[in-house]
Amino acid sequence: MSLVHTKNAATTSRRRRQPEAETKADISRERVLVAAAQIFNEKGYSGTTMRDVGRAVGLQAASLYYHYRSKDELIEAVLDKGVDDVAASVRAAVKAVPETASHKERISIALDAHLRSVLGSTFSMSARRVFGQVPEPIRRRHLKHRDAYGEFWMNLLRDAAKGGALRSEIDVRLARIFIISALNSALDWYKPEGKSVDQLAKQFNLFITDGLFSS
Amino acid sequence: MSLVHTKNAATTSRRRRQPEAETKADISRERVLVAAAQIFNEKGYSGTTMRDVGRAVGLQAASLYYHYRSKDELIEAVLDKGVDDVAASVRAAVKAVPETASHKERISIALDAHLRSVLGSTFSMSARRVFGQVPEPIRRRHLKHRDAYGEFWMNLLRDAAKGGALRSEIDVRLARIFIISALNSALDWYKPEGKSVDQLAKQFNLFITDGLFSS
DNA sequence: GTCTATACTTTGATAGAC
DNA sequence: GTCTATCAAAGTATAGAC
Repeated sequence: MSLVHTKNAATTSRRRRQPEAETKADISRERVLVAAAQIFNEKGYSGTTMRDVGRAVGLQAASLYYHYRSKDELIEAVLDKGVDDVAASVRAAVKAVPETASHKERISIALDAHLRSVLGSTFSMSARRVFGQVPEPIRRRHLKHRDAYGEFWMNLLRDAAKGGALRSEIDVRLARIFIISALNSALDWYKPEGKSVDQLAKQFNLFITDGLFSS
Repeated sequence: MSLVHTKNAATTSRRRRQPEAETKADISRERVLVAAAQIFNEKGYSGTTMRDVGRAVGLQAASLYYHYRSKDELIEAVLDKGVDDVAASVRAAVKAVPETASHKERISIALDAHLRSVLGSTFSMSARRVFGQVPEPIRRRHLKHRDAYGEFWMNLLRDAAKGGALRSEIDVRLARIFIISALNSALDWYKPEGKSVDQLAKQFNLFITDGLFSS
C-alpha cells in the first residue's frame, strides 16, 4: 500500500467523521515542520542538523526520514510555507479593502499586512534566514512561490501608477522590490522589546509612501 | 622568533626602501582573503570549505593555517573589511560635500556613496551573505564595526532633523535602520545586466527621500 | 511510526618533512 | 611558506528490528 510520505494517503485508518482527520503521521509531520522552522531560523541551514530537529520533537534523527525524504525536502517545505502564508494573509487584507478606497489606502493596508504577517510567522523568519544558504535547485523551485506573490504587488503598484497616484519618475518594478525588501528587512533587526509592531508599521508606511523629507 | 600570524612582524627581512614592503606572507595572506570573500559570497559560511579557498589560490588547505589561525578568523576578517570599506567610502564622500549644501543634498550623497560602495565590493557582498550564518562570538565582535558606521548615519540624520529637514513624525533611529537596510537589500537582487548603478541610485534616492506617492 | 546500529562522507585542524 | 599525511568529530542517510 505504501502510504509513506504521501501526506493524505493516510486517510485509511480514519475513525472520525471529520473529512480531514489527522493521523499520527500527519501530526508528527506537522510537529517536525514547526520545529524545523524554529531551529533553521536559529542556526541556519548548514548549522541545523537532523539530530537537532529530532531532539526538538523527541524523535531520533533517523525517524524524521519517515516523514521527510531528506533535510532538503524539509527545508523546502519551510521555505514555501513561509512565503505562502504571508501571501495569503496580504491577499486577504487587500481583498477586504472597500472598492472606494484610494490607491494609497490600499497600498498602506498591504504594507501593514505584510509587515505584521512576516513578523508574526516563524516560517517567514526562517525562510528569510536560510534562503541564501540553501542548495541552488531548492532555491530555484522556491522562487516560483516568491514570484507569484511579487506579481500580486506588481498589480497593486501598476494600478496605482495608472491612477496617477505614484510619482511619475518612479520605476514600478524597482519600487516593488524596494518595498518588499524594506519590509522584510525588519526580520533582521526587529526586537519585540522595543517598538510595537503597530508603531513600526506606521513609520514604515510613512517612510515608503511619503518619504523622509518634508514638503 | 615566531613571526607567524603577526601581519607586520614580517618587516624583518625587508630589502626595499619602501616603508611598507610586502613580504611573500603579506601577499599570500591578501590573496587568501580576497579568494575567501569571493567563495564565502558564493557558497555561504558552512558551505565554504578551507579546501575550496585553498584551491582558489593554488594552496593546500593546510597551508592556509599559516596565514589564518582558523576558518573563523578568516571569515571575521572578511566581515570586518566589508563594512569598514563601505564606511570609509561614505565618510570620504560626505566630507567632500560643501558646507553650504542642504541636509537633503548631504544625505543624497551619502545614500549614493553607500549604494555604489556596497555594490562594488566583494567584501561587503560577502559580509551581507554570511553575517547571519557565522558563530555568535564572531557576529558579536563584528557588530562593533557596524555600530560605528551606524553612528555616522545617526549624526547625519539627527542634524537633518534638528534643521527641520525631516518630517516631524519620523523616528530618526528607525529611519536610520530603514535606510541602511533598504540600500543593502540591493545586494540580494541587483544584477549588473539590468539597470545601471547610476539609475538605481537615482531611484533609491527618490524612494527614500521623497517617497513613492506624489504630492 | 520509531528505535538502534552503523555505513559512508566531509570537514577543520595538526604534525612534521622539505 | 607550503606540502603530504592523517586524525577526530560530525553529519546525512540507510537497514532492519520492534
